[in-house]
Amino acid sequence: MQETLIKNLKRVLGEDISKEMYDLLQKYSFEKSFDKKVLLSEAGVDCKYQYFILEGSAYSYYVNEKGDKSVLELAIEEYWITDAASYFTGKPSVANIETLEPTRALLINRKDYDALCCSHPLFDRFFRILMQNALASLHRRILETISEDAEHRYREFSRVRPYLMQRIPQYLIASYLGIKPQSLSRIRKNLFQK
Amino acid sequence: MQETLIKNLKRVLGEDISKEMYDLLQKYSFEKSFDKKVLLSEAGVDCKYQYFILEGSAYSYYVNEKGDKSVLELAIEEYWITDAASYFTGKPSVANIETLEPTRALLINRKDYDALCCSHPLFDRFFRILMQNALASLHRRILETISEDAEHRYREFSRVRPYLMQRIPQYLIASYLGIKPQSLSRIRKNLFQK
DNA sequence: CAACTTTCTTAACATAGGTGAATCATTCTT
DNA sequence: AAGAATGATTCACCTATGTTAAGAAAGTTG
Repeated sequence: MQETLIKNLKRVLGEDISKEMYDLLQKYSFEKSFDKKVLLSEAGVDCKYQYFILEGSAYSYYVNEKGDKSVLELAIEEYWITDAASYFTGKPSVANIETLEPTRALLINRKDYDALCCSHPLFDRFFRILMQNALASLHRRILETISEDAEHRYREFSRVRPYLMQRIPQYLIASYLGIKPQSLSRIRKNLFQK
Repeated sequence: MQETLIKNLKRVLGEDISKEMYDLLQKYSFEKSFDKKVLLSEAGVDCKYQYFILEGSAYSYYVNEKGDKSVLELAIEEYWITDAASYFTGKPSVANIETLEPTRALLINRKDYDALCCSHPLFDRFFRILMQNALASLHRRILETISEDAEHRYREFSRVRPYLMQRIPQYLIASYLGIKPQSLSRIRKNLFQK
């Protein structure tokens, strides 16, 4: 099965995992491959899966009433991506999720996720810790968004996520940072001239 | 012990909780009261506790290099508040947490939190679900922050959290929304004139 | 109640970033 | 290789929000 996820599990839990857990994971998840630019989940419908990316990349975005697209999450290998508000609560999703590159991912649907967590207490713990980490990084993102200007946000992003810079088109990074692509272009120009 | 938290636990887990869990909670948490404007946790130091507010209110904020304060979280009764990045990982915190009113809270330190989660699997689940919910609401906040203008954000805030409007000073709400207090004042004026 | 502190409002002015339109560069497709 | 998408840049202009400064209102404390 998936080395990558198992490695992840071990690291997060800080202990080796049993054959039993391995099998349970096997039982409640499955692998699937997608072309690039494939819609994994659509706003309005409920988000059926959470995706653990094994290879490739995907992003989630929201379109508001004015028609502006905003990127919520950018995910590459070893990231989870889903519409949390929909997947965890069962409500219709507000975000779209789309692959950026040909992508291979591990999928877990909500029922199986619940079953998985009920099948062995360490899964509850694993996902709890995962959520805690996600929470902490969202806190940082919010603070940066509300307290720093666009240039600072961009510099920080390229410092902390250089590997994303290579693979994600600039206009999506701009959107993720709450900036228009033209403005990011201007900011980059200033940056280079300094 | 604390009715409020127990009620909360039951609702989140969707089942009754055992005497055993009740006792464990008792064992690993304690209640404490604070005056208003008391610093519960300070940037730079690591954040020792997570606080479940029983009565009163508190907020966390971050001060950047330029000296601007930005509000990260606003918490009243039945909210948890902590510096997640510090509390969950042990790193020094970046945020301050301060009471707004005289406040009574339930405190759990990190070691006890880990022990609590290890003592009964349903605590892992409880906190997992709590984190999932927090995650979903942070997603919405980020989307609103990057895709809507200040007026929209303020209208949405007053629609979704009318009870906070009553109790939290306007300049803190402004900061939470990523707006300067003067701008919020102007926005409110426009809103009333319409 | 008077003195003080904290919060809110107003207004004139400044600016970061948005808008719209055009152009250029790059990479898919056939 | 030609044409079509797609992504990035540039520029002139505009607007929402920030800034600075002052005063008014509300809340707190002796």
